[in-house]
Amino acid sequence: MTDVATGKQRQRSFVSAQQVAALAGVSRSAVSRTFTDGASVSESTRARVMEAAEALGYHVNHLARGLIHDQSNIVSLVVTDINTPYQARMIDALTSRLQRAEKVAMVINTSGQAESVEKALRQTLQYRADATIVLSGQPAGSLIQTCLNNGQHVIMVNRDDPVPGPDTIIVTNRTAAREAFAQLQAAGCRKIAVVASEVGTASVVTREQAFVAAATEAGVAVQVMRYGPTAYASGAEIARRLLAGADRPDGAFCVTDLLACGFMDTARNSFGLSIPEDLCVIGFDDIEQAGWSSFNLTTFRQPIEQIAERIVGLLQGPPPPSTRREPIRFQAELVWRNSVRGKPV
Amino acid sequence: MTDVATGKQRQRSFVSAQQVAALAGVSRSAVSRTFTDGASVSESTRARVMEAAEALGYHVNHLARGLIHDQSNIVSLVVTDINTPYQARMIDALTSRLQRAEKVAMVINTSGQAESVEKALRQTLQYRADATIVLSGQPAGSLIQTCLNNGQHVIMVNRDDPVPGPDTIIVTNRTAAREAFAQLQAAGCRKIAVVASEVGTASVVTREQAFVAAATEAGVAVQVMRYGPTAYASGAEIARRLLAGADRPDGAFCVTDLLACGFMDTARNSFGLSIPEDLCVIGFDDIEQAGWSSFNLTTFRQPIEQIAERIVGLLQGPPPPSTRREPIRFQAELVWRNSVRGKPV
DNA sequence: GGGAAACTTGCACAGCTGTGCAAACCTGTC
DNA sequence: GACAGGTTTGCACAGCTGTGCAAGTTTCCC
Repeated sequence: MTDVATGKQRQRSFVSAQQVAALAGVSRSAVSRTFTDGASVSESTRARVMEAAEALGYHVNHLARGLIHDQSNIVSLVVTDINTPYQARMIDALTSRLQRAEKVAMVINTSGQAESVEKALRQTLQYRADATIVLSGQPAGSLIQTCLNNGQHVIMVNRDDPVPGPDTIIVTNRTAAREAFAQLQAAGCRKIAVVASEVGTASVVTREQAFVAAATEAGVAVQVMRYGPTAYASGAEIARRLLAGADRPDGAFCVTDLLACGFMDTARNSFGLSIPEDLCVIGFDDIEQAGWSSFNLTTFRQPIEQIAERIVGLLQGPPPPSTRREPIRFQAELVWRNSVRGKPV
Repeated sequence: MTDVATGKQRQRSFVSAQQVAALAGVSRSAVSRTFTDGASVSESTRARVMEAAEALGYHVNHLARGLIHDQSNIVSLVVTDINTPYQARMIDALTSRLQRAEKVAMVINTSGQAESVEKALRQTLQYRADATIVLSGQPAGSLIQTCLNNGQHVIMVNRDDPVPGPDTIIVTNRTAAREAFAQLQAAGCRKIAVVASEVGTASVVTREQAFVAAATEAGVAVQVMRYGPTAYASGAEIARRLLAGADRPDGAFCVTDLLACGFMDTARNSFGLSIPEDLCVIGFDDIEQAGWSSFNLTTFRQPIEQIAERIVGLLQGPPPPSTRREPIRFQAELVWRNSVRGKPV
């Protein structure tokens, strides 16, 4: 393969504007202007440049472009448990919208050991990402601060660190959890349990606490059981422990749909219970599986599409000042299916 | 905030090596060498540099670094249907391993309209990604060719375009599908159906065809039904159509676990069938839900972790020559659960 | 035809880094 | 103290782009 412009033997590698310019017989500036919106190029040279670019397979080097503007158009997504239905949907929604906004998503997986999280987050800075979207509970506040200091736009989802600077998006976990209690009580549940995990993710903890608070206010005692990670297997294990006892609960609030799935499956398959007749269950998140006919889980829907829309919207403007801002709230909507007796109140 | 080095008012923005050098009282080269493996710096200046870097919050600019070396350390993942359990697991496995290998993953979501796919793939090139990993059936071969021409390392997973150049990874769909037939036959199924989608993804098509071929060889007629996308709802719809007839099938090979879940749920909940007594089901992929006790689905496990390991391994070396290479094969292992009568043969 | 106005184009610099090269420095030996 | 050999350091250039500025070109109007 020979380089058309220089005549030298060309390694398979990226084409530069220089080479396009040489082939088109114009200056490099003309090439640059052809690919810059709003720059002044005559129609004829633009055409020549485009033809040459096409022929050589030229693509503007965004690394160099990012060097000049203070904008890389890279947005980094800091995520744990990507293989979880909720997170996967979030990533799907975000990446497709980011693309539509001419940005590109860099995924930082914080599932590994904490030390690697720090290294990964550093990558965000090293690639001069314009923004960091934190979907994970992991990275410490101090690391977030570093991002802010470097002028990054930081958006945190479902975390409630009281740091000034980042935009914060939260779903009304508290309200929803209280509503969950009201529904279970209306369904006539006498003995209510809260199914939670041992992982102290902000939203999960909030849901548990708010539910317990609502129960306490109503003068009802509830049994809280936490176990393992926030996953199907944990819900199953909790069911095994909770339902084996003499006075088993007849209502359960699972802080996550995944926990609910494990809980329901075990309740039915290992204990022969019918849902909702013997046991009412409410979950949270409205993951796809909640709608499957074997679960038919009553749950709270997180408006993921709207959240993603809003996040990408926030990214359009210039990064905001580093003052404390009110969190942006989204309502979690009750999705009534068939895992609770009766009708919603 | 005032810049320690220059004394000027500093916009919140990224720190450059120049500023670190000024603060540390050394040349910029010294800073560069401090952050370059194997470069020659005395212990004392390294310490001074590190201190200054720490104070200012310096991070090497990978955009500029990538400009010099022909290496950005960016790997782009081209993916459809991220919110699907199989893809989500793949992304999880890949991103965490890429991070460990000091690379970073850029996710290109090709779920949108085809036109956006092309634009998205162009991003891969514009950011000078070292490699492109294609997990999606979407992008046309010609686009892939462009990546190759630019010297990118392209790795395709579960596609069988006969293009020379890319590394190809395939799971032994054919073998597994034949084994599926053998198992259903051994379980005594008389009337066997294939549950598939209308989306012509390579692996899905291969599984269907190989199964049918095996049946034909054995002189058994099977009924193939394709419907909609490769999702739960499609499996459910196919069950509704297939099981309503007079002579309903008593065995089904679902080309995907998701289809299988929908199929099973509908078979049980809408038609009152018992699995495996009335109906044997085999799936493919071994997604998490296949192991849930309400499904207990016999299926074929794709060795995702090993595949990811291998992919990242391929990325370590220099990009290979653009000759046709033999695809790298992985065995899909039968996972026997309880959706087929009897024992595996 | 002439001149003003608008447009186009090339030059040269900036943005941030890595690195070859030569100069400067240090260490140790005679 | 001189010198050889090794280590460290700074200079200057390269890599690819965007853009202000001035020069060149076209357009248009009188």
